[in-house]
Amino acid sequence: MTSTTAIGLAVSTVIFALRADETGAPQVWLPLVRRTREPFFQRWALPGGMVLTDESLEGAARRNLGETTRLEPTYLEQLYAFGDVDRSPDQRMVSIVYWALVRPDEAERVTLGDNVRWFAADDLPDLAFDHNLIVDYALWRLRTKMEYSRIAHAFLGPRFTLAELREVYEAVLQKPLDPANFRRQMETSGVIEPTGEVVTGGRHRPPRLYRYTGDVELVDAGPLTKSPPSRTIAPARISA
Amino acid sequence: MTSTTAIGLAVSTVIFALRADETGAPQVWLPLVRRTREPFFQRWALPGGMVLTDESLEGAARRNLGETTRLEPTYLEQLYAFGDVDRSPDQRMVSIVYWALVRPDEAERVTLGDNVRWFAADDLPDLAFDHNLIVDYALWRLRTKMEYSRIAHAFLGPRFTLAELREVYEAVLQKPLDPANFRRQMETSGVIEPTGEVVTGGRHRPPRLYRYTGDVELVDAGPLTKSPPSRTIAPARISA
DNA sequence: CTGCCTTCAGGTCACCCTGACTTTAACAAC
DNA sequence: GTTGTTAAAGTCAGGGTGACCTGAAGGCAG
Repeated sequence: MTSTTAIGLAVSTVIFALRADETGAPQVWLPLVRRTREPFFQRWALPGGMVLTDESLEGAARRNLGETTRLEPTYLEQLYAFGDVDRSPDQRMVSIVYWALVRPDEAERVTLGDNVRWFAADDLPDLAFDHNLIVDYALWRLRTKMEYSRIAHAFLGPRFTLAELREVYEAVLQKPLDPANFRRQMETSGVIEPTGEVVTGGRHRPPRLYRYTGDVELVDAGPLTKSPPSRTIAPARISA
Repeated sequence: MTSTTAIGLAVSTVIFALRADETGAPQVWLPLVRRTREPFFQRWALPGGMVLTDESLEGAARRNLGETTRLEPTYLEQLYAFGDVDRSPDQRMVSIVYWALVRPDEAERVTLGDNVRWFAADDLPDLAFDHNLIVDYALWRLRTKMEYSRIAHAFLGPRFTLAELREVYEAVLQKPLDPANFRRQMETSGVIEPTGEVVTGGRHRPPRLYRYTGDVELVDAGPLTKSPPSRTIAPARISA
């Protein structure tokens, strides 16, 4: 007979932000924290921790995220529950993983140091546990959801140009998009509207500023709030 | 200080099957089990149970499913981790929920009795815990995934007619589909191929039998096997 | 001031997919 | 044979997409 009480329960979060690489092009980055104890002592890992009995799973994700990185994400969604028997070398551990997006300005608030660092999402070291697999899955989720939802705006401020919005899509999807077709799709989809303002100063025609229309759900609270009949999906349909 | 060890961990599964209603039309049904202890004593609930330390989460779902209903699903996928503080009246409980599909013939193997019964998915009683919410979310997931993947064949045997396949889509999506357009979509998508056989005996032109092409993943093992670079999606794009 | 560069904004056109519909085929029952 | 039913295949207009083109509006070098 095996015991049923010896399974640890933790939450972890994969947080994505757009940051410029050496060439100045925006890329997907994520913060990792260095482990301070065994197992995987001093290896890089996803921020996370235990769940307290009086906080929700999402609350636990937010608390652990704030305690380790000081980040407050603009978008947060549950990703998957990882619970293979051998994913931790000693105690059996089940991790409920969230993924999150933060704006570039919020991203710079991170408490940098020897124990917290930003990494390019497509060039990670060997992480603790199965965290490489988790990051890959979160990246797949981010890219998939970018194509049919309006999460891109979680990377931007309240006002933005079409070029800035397009750069978000290009950085996440890792492919160039035709500016004219991108404009047409965004305009016909109705998810954005012009503010009337323009940005001057560039050595070209001044672009308009846009904002997102209506009530954009910044935090996907999972099935508890949205699932059953509502559709929740704002179409984007970005392709090549 | 709140303790971190007093959180229970369980798995539950929402299993869907197509069964004929009074009018003979196939509908989505699911089996429920009657609770044998507090809380929610004698209320209907999803089949599930505790996770043993030497079994995976998916293994725990399969084992509990077999022990309570004798069902072995043809498709199984993790749905969501439910862990709100107040979802169980006494002990704090986190449930990792799976959703599954079974063929009609397999569905009839269920050990019926006072404690196990089939229910129409859109006409459920008040269930234990937050299980009504969970079923609604699983239904939303089933219907959403039916439109862009090839899970429909998990409801069918190895050979089937286009009318049978279409009836699966119509039962799940709850709307009639144009037979001619459905045929064209299925043929151009390349996910099915004719076997060369036809079904005689009906008082009309004998329909061809089809099979699914290639390696159809009957069990979605989650991100652990498929996620990072592979795309895994077999398009269907069913609409009105 | 005048070209010349840049990016923004708007438009055109062929192509493919879709939905709605029509036509022919092939059986069973009468 | 005639009728009824569904299978199978074809037709056509409309909408969305990708590729491409043209003009607009600024800064900058000379």
